[in-house]
Amino acid sequence: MSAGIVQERVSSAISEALLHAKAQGLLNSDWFPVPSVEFPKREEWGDLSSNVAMSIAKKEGKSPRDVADLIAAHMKSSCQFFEQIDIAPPGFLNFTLRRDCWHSVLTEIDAQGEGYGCSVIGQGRRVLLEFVSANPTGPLHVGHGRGAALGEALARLLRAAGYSVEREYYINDAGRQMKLLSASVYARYRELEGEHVDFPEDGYHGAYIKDLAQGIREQFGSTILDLPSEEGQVRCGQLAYEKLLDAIKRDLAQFGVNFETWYSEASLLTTGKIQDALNDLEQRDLVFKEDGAVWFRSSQFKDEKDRVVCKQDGDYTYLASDIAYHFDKLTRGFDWLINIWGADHHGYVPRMQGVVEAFGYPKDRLQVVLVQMVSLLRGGKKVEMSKRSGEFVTLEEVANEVGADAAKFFFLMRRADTHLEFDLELAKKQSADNPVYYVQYAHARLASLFRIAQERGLTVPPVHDADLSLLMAPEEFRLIKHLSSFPGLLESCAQALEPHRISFYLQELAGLLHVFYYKHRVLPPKEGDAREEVIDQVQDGEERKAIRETVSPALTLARLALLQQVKTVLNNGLTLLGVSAPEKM
RNA sequence: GCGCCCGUAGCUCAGUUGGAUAGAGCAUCGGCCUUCUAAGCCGAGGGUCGCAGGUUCAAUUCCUGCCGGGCGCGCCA
Repeated sequence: MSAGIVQERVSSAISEALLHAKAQGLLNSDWFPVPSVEFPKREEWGDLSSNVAMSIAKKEGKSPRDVADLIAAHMKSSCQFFEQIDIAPPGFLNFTLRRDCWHSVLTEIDAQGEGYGCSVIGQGRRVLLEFVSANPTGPLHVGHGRGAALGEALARLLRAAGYSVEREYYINDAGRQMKLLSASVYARYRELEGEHVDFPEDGYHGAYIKDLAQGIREQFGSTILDLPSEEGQVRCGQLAYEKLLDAIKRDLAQFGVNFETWYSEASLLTTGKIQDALNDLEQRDLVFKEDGAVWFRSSQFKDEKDRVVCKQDGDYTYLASDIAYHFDKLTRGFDWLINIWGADHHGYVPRMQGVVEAFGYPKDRLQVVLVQMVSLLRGGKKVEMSKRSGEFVTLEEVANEVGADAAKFFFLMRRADTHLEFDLELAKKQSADNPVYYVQYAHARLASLFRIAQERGLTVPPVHDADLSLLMAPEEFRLIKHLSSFPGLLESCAQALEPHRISFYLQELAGLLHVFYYKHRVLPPKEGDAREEVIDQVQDGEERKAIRETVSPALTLARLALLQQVKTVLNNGLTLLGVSAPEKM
C-alpha cells in the first residue's frame, strides 16, 4: 500500500496513463500490474524510476521502448508534478519530480510523528510470536540475547504494520531437562553437606548450580537431607527452577524485552491438553499404537517417518508437548504463529508445520524464523563458549559490559540466518566505527541543535509554516528522499520478517545527516562570527572553501523543520529496534 | 547417505523479492576542528558476486549439477 506517499502518487499516475492509453486503443491488455516505483541507483536517473514498460511490453507485443514512450506521453499531458520524464534503454521510465512534491513527505511526517512509517497491511490479524523459550535450567546466554532482540523487534515491527501481536515465552518446565537440573542441584547440595556423591553424568556442570545449591542451603540448612532422596531432589529442582526463571525474567526485562504470556509446558500435562490434542488427532486417524508406543503419522505430512508421541514407558515425548502447545495456540484463535528458533532446530520445522496441517490448518499458518549462532569476539579474538562445560558468556554479562542498546543493535545488524560476529570491544567503542553510536549520535546531535536553537529563542516551526522551497541543497534533497522511503521499508521488513534492514536504513540516514550537518549551517552565526559555509571541500584534487550567503532566518526555520522530521524518523527506527534514541551523549 | 542454511572487496556484511556501470562499514593510505557535538566530514586503492550450465529483453537474485563451509537427521529436549 503505502510505499511512501510520493512513490504511491507516481505509481497511480502511471496506472492512469496506462488506462488512458488503453481507452484510446493504444494498449490491449485487460489489466495492468500495479506499477513498481523505485529509487534508482544513480541520481542521474531521476528521482524515481519504474520498469512497468518492460514488464508489460511482451504482453502488448511492443518493444519496451515504445511502451515507455506511450506512457510518458500520456503522463505529461495529465500530470503537473513531473519536471521531467526520461526514457532509458531498454525501457526504464525515469521521473524527475518538482521539488515541492517531495515536501509533502515532510508534512506527512510532521502530521504522523511517532506513527510515521506505520501501515495497516496487517489488518489487525492476530499474531502469536513465540521466542527465547530457553530451558529454565541455566542463565540466558548471548545466543538467547539474539533471539530476544529479534523477537522484540519483530513484535514492534509487526505492530507498526498493523498486526495485533502477542509475545509468548514457552517454559520447558517438564521432562528430562528438569530432572537433570534437579539431580544436579541435589548432588551439589549434598556435596556441600559433606557427602560424597557421583555427579549425574549428563548433569549441568556450570558454577551457577553450586550457587543455587548454596542458596538452598542458606535458606533451608540441611533439612532437605532429611527428606527421602527422591523427594529432596524434586524439592531442590523446584527451588532452583524458580530462581532460574526469575533470573531469566529479570535479565529479559533489563534487556528491554517483555512478554505478554509465560506459557508452562508442565501445564499442558496437568490440564490434560496433551491428551486432548492426541485425542483430536486420533479422531482424524493420525495416531496409532505400535510396539507399545503411540505414534503420530507425520509421514503423511512429508516427514520421512512416523514419530513417537507417547513412549513405551508411558511418558509423552517432547513432540507430544509441542503438538499440544501448537494446537493450543491455534485454538486460541491466532491467525499467524511465528516461532523464533535456533538454527540447529531447522530439521524440526517441517514436522511442526505438518502438525499444523494435521489439525486442518494451512501449514504456513506457522512460520519459523531461524536464528544462527553468535560468535563473541574481543578485539577480533574469539571468546570460547561451551554450555556443556558450563563456561558461557551470559546475556547479563554482555548487556552489562556493552549496554543493552549496543547489544540489541548488534544483534539486529545482520540477517537472522547468518552467523553473527559480535565484537565486544567494537560495541563499546564510542566512535564512527561503532554503528550504534553513529546512529544514536545523529539523533543526539539534532537534539543538541534544537536545544541551542531554543536558547536563542528559535522554535522548530510546524512544517506548513516553513518555506520549504528554500531547501535547495542536494544534501537536503537526499535527506527528504530517504525519509520518504521509510514506510515502504517497514512494510517489506515486516513482510520478510527482517528487522535488520532497519538498522541499515538508519545508518544511511545518519550518514546523510552527518554530511548535511558538516556542509551546512542551520542556525545563524552569532554576532561578529562571520562563518563561511563549505559547499565542496575538495575540487579538482585541491582543497577549496567557498563563501556562501549566511543563513537567512527563513532558511534556518526551513532547515529546522526538515531536521525535526529526520529526528522523528531516527527515533521511530531506533524504537522499532528496541534501541534508545538519546537526547544527549 | 538424505535434508536445510550459507558462499559477494583483505575482514564483517548489505543488495529494495528479476533491472541500468554490484554497494556500505571496518582495515590501509592521504586530507579537514577559530564552527550549531571531530562520537563528525572528504578523497584514493580494492571484485571472475564459489564453479559450470539453463530460463529471458534483463540473473548476485529463479532452476539444475558440482565444489567448499555450517547444521540437522533419537521412544533426547
